Amino acid sequence: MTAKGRPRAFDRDAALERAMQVFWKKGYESASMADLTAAMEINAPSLYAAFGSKADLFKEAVELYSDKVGKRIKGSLPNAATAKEGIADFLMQTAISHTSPDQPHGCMVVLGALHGNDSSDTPCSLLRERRLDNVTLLRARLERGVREGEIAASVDLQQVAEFYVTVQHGMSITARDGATLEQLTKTARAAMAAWDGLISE
Amino acid sequence: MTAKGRPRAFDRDAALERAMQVFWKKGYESASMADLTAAMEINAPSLYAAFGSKADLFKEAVELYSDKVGKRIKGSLPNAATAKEGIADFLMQTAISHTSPDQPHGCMVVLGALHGNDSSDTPCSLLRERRLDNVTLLRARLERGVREGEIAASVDLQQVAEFYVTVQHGMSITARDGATLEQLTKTARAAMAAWDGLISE
DNA sequence: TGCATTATGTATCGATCATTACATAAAAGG
DNA sequence: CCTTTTATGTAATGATCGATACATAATGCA
Repeated sequence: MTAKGRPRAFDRDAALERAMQVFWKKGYESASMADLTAAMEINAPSLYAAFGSKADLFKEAVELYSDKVGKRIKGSLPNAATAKEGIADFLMQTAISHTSPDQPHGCMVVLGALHGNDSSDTPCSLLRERRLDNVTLLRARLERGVREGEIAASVDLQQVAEFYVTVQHGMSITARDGATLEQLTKTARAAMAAWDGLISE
Repeated sequence: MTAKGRPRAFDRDAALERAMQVFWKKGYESASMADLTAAMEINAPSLYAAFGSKADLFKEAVELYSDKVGKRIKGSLPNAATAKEGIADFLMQTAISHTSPDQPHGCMVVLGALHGNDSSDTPCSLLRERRLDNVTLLRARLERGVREGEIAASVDLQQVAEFYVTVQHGMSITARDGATLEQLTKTARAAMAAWDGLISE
């Protein structure tokens, strides 16, 4: 079944990619409709017809970001042989992504919308939930480490997960402030220096 | 010499304090003039006459924040007997401040203006410089630790300073996401677990 | 060839943004 | 008293915000 009416004259995926870049660089609130339509090379009515609203577009942009950028970072966790190696690579991939020269520095999920109101279904709460999901993701990898004998059952896994996610959050700010890959790599390694102390409790 | 014209009908310091609270909670861009004048209980012309502009008011609010909130945190560094204790208290005071129930969670300098343009003399660059100053501050305390024999001269002090500042940055995000004092305290202790590994290089 | 449907471009909507004109009010100095 | 100076409240400025009305263009289907 083909479309009934006049066909869309632009590539929806490419336009969404452009929009993600704008939101990533400027954040939800600072990214104006004028910024978005200019980058997407479409007019406002086309944007609304294809994506619904600015907030809806942002939601799709965040999903694209998770699929495209976040997946490489989060993939470190299940792929590594140990939880320690997984988290080390998790931070290392974060350092690489956050200083990539062809991308805005820092994480879109961390920096994208910090000051929206606290109601649900806002860009702010959407990102907050994504960040909290990351804690759960790290914790799950740590739990696997416990099951596989790498980590003692007495260790406070929530604390460890929150620590490393907090480091990752901080890397977004530091990256925006101009840190290089070398600097963030050292920070990632510094965080891993705490590992032995954290799992020997 | 007293004032010549009609005296100001409001307390400038109290109004600035209110403005700081608004900027702290909402950030520079999300804090509208309507928000500010409502909280300060003055009209826009009074605000402009007393503070110049929204950006100037923000600058003064940041200075007030540094003097009032930041001073307690940064004071940890020179007061402690060792660099290790100083940084540990630095993170601990950060955890306390960032979860204080009568304050917005997280740091105004970290969260206050992330997405302004990169030109100079903007709220965004103003805060970035403040954050970079914090790295210098930690590094200076570490250098003192070297002079006093606490830390070997071969240690990469810049790396250590950047790591702990990055953790502090992350604590602002985590605090905004709802972390408790207990959680942030654990994160601060976790960061200190890396200390021995960092200064034995 | 019409008809229904969807997309596009232009032009604009009311709301809100930071900022300010303007008339008035309250003080000091003459 | 009068003048000068500064502050205040009201109301408005042009600019920009996100979102749309509307006429037109391009498709599938009858």
